[in-house]
Amino acid sequence: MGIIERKEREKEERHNSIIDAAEKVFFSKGVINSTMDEVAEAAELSKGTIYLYFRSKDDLFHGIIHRAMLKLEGVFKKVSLEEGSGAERLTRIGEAYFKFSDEYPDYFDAMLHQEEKCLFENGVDKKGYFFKCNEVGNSVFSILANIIGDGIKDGSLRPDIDPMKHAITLWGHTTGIMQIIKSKSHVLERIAGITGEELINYSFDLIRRCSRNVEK
Amino acid sequence: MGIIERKEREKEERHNSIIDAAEKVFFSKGVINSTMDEVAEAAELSKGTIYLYFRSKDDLFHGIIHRAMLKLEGVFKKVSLEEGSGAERLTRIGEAYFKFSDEYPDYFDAMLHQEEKCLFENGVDKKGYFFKCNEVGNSVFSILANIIGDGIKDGSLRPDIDPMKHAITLWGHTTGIMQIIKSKSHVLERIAGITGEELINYSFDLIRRCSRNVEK
DNA sequence: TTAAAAAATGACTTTGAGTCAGTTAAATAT
DNA sequence: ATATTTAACTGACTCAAAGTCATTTTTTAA
Repeated sequence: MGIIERKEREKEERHNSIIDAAEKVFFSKGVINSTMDEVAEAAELSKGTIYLYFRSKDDLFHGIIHRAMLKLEGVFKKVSLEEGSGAERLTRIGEAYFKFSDEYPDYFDAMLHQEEKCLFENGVDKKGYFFKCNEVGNSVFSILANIIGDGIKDGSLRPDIDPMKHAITLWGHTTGIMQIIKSKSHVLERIAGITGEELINYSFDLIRRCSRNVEK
Repeated sequence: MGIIERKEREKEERHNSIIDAAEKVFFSKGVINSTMDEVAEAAELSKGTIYLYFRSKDDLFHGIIHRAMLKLEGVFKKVSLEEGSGAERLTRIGEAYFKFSDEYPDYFDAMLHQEEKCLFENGVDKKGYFFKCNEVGNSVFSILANIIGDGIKDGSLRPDIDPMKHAITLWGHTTGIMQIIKSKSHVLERIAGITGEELINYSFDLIRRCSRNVEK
């Protein structure tokens, strides 16, 4: 009997439809300004039911972050399988990341939030979607590290690079500059006359410069 | 009559003593898990009085962030006046930033929070301490940009660098990697066997590599 | 057709940010 | 010195929203 399987599937679908609803609400008014009642209404369910599927508002938000990370992971996987040297693919990954931040700004914002998690909240729930997000995060690091490893082998990247350290560091650098652009680009544009796009390009150029192999 | 001046001074002192109390409470239990009543009790004042001095819990927290930024600004100013080439001082600024994150982890965490502000909260109050924080932030950027400018002049940094862009980018990169270390170092250490210190050194090395002038 | 299990509900509890009418203390005027 | 005005402070109160749970509805198994 496929009843159990069907139930499993329906449960999954319910999870997804609740996350759909949460995206609509959270992205339109901001997480802080949204209530679980509003999510429930958007999902055409009662609040109690939402709490049957998600342990907290934060868990629900991490459901969104998890989606975002899966999407990004997919993009990265795709690029990692393309043609080209390690260095080339690394650059393309960076561009894809920026494109992602441009095409899915809400997902990108949500992911930035994840980066900063667990600093201020004692006792963030280690189960649920928070944990799942970490798993995807590690997978993303691995994809990057593999490309970097390829680049070292094919000679397009410096041979003395540590792939995993490099992956983590580049991720940190890139996310850091994007975060500044997100939160301060209007100020920077006004005060220093520098646009977000210029900064990203500048940053990517620096990263390329410190990664490439300068053959003698 | 110095009454007005004295009152002004007392107001300032009250602000500070409330921030003192807030630091104790917020840093011990986390901002989210702390209540304004607890801050009031620690400050030996009523809650109503706290709200005479700060417009919201968030504003109070930004009072702490503001302190943190002033402290860091002081460190940076000091280093910027030291002996040495631009490149040398830039490295020392990075080291000082890392030292700061190590010596004042709570202040550092608070500042990271500031970086991420205004992404999720529609209608963050542009007045109050939030605004003051931005001012100090701009000042920090200027200090960096000046050192970089010096480095270009003295030939220790590449001549084709744009000081302000470089300052913002380095700040982003450094903050980004530190953020990862903060939030994920235990995971990374377990999974990949990489310590926070190693990552920071790796990151600084990359930054030096892409900034220095390679004279022919 | 009935009993048992699963899913869903929404009124209720609880917590904590922010307010405000009233009180106390300090400065100024008489 | 005393009265009056102004400033500083108080804490009981309001209100919004997260999270709960006894009850109801729906689905599955007997």
